Amino acid sequence: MRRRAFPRDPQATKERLLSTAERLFMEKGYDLARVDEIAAQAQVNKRMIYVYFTDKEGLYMAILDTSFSRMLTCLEAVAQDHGDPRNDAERLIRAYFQFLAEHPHFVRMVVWESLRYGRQAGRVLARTYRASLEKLYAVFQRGVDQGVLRSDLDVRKLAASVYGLCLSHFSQREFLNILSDKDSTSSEAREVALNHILRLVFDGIEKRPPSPSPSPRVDNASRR
Amino acid sequence: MRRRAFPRDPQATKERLLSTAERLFMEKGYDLARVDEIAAQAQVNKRMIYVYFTDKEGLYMAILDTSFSRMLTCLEAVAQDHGDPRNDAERLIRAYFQFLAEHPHFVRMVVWESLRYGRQAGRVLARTYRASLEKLYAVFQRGVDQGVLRSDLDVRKLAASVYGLCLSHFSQREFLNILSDKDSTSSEAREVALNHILRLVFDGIEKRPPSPSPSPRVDNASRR
Amino acid sequence: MRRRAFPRDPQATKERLLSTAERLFMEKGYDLARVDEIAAQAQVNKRMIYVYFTDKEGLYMAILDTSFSRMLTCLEAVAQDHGDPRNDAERLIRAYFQFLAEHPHFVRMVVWESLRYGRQAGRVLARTYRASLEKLYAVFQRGVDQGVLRSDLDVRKLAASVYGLCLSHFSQREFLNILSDKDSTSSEAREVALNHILRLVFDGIEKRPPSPSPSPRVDNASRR
Amino acid sequence: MRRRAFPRDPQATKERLLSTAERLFMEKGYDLARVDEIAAQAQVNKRMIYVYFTDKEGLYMAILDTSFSRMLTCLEAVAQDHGDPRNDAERLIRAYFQFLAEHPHFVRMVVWESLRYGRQAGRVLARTYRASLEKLYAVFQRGVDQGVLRSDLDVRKLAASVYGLCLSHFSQREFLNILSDKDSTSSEAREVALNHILRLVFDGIEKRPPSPSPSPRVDNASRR
DNA sequence: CATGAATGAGGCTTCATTCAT
DNA sequence: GATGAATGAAGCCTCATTCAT
Repeated sequence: MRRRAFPRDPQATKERLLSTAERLFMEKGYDLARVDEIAAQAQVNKRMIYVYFTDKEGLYMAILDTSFSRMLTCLEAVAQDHGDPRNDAERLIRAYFQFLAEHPHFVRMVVWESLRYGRQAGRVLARTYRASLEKLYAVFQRGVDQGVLRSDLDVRKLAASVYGLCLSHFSQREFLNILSDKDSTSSEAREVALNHILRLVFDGIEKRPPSPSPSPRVDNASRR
Repeated sequence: MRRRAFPRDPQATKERLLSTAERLFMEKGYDLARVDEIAAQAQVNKRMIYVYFTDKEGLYMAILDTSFSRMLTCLEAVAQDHGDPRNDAERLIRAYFQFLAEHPHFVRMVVWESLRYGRQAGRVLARTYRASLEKLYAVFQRGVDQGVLRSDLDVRKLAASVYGLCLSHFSQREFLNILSDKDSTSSEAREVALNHILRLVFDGIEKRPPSPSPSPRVDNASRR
Repeated sequence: MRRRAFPRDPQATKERLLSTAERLFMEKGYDLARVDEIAAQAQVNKRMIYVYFTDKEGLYMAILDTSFSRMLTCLEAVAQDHGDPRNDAERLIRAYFQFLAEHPHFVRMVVWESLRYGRQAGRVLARTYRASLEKLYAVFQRGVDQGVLRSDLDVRKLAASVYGLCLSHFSQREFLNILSDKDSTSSEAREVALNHILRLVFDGIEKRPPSPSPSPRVDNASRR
Repeated sequence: MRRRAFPRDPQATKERLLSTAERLFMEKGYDLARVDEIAAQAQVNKRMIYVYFTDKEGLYMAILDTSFSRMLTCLEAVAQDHGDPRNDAERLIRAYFQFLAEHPHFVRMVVWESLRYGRQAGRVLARTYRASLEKLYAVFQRGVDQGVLRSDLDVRKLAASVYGLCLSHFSQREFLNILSDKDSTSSEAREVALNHILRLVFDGIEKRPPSPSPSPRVDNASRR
């Protein structure tokens, strides 16, 4: 006759389930995460999962939903027009990189979902977040429209490239570590990597004047 | 009393197992691929898997091994010095992109493995292919050494970026399709995407002649 | 904070539970009927079932009780002596057939219970309704006693036969439909069926005048 | 490390499963029969049920199939034309009654299935046994055609009545016992019951010579 | 009187692997 | 070398019932 570990509080129960499930789903993937383990670690009776979320998939979908929501809320907040498209774009990329750095579960979620062909994430995204995404594209588009970015730039392709560059920095980290013998987890290493990416991206996409003269951007090398 | 589907031929049996297993492992992932299904589709008795490969993991490792081997053999072939480092680098990137396009199983394998923290792939890679990878870095390094690529370029970071850009183009395809409503499977679309990537990369990494006019990006110095 | 769907009214609550439970118990059987579903459909809190009926079985027994009661009340009403035993008997059979036609739940209840060896129905029947049943037998017995029905007739066997003939017409309907490709649900079809049964029964049990011509059925006596 | 209880013999394993499953399915019904219990009592590993029969339902269907097959084989054997339609019909009814007496599992199966609206039995019957059934009807039809049975007789309705009379004698036995305080299990009691049924049936369906004397059944005209 | 959160036992099914031939 | 029958652990889900308010 075990005592109840927590007082009756459906909201708290739900949240314990959600956070535990997020951890385990993102760690092991949908199929390998165990309902029993989620319930046990959340210290919630297994049955409640079915009461609150219908089934394993319902719990998973709830997590996908809040995951995307968190990310897009975060990005929308910095996707506004501050007058300087160049800086706006950089701010957006930095924010995305930063978000991934701080939310490794999100990174893994995206990758798991990509392997399942976005079967479940697709439903959530298409249903709810299409509009948000457009706002992100707009940031780059303003740069093109205002002549700051290359006029022949395809902003969707650019978004895809930035998406892939940042994502793979985190998702492929262990792999890249194997290749480079270095650990990229420290925040300094991370800042270096971000600057590498920004340099790569901007020096590629910025519209440059035909440069006959020696560029002063030499000292950009000193940007950390 | 059914007849044997195939005559006794250990080598052929092994290869049927390997190719079937590759397909199923890469499609469903290590854990969701079923030993029964592999044996059935390969038309091989299940027991043979244990005879030839010890267990499920042994079969998987064998596939990882040949997968990496195939890729590196392919890249090493184009990683030679043809005299023009710029072109050599482009050729290498093109070859990698091309390889991924032609080997979707490989793409998925890399992504599956990254989610398992390279636990198994790491062993294979570190053991056998470290040397090969060095040859690939060398291509970029020659560009730097000969003054064709930016002198401040970290070729390992560059390799990581190219790796991520190309890989995510394929691995995140379904996801990106959801976002962009377009299908990027056609070979034309693929060529466009590759050119987008190459332009991004080279216009970022090529050393440009010093520009005489004061760059408008002076205040970029204020970027943090 | 949802409002109560119904005002506090124990009697009404009880009756909603009973009628809902009857429907579900008889449709799905005792074991497959779900306490949750009963409560939900009755719009009653699950807990109330335990308050009013102790447990699932208590609710079930309550329903058995009212089911039998309804039937016997109905039959007793027509089981009286109207002076013509032949017609009294027919009236009783018609009433039984009619009752079954109008109470499909009752039909299923009897069949479910027979499969459980009358474990629960037996208790209810033996306890309360033995007396009522005797009144029904009496109807046939009057026919025998007054020389209208065969003197060698065992009225209990007759009752069993009538019981089985009528019951199986309804309980085996779907099965018989499969066999005969016809639907027997219409009220015309039902009347035809009833007349078929009555003809079968009466032309079998009525005492006939000694037929002057030698009956060919004499040697039926040799039937073992 | 328990030793195998039986030598490797797939056929025997299958049959142990089938006979055990028949017993438990018919005793408890499809839904309440437990796969674990079937496997345990058959001393077969649970997994084999899925190997041989796909799933619980597959096992059940296999049993339905053999059950019907057994019965129809038995009846077809006696459903032949021996020259005397009256005796042929009686022989058929006796055989059916006898079969039910000897196969209580079959009786319960039919009743379980009728409660499930013949959902599964219907599939088996319609698929395989329609033709057999026609042969049984033919027995009665010969009686009608040769003027031995009432010319206005609907042989399908007759079959239904006989089916119900015999079946309910067994299926409702416990119920009828409650009502009559007697046990009808002994073979003598069974013979008496069968004769009761035969008498009921034949004295109702046999075509009788027009009785010249004023029939007391005149007022039967009032039967509608 | 009424609510709804919580429980633990148990049901069907699936899997990688080994045994006996 | 090759076969396919057999195994036991474990996964997801469901149920009647009780607890705390």
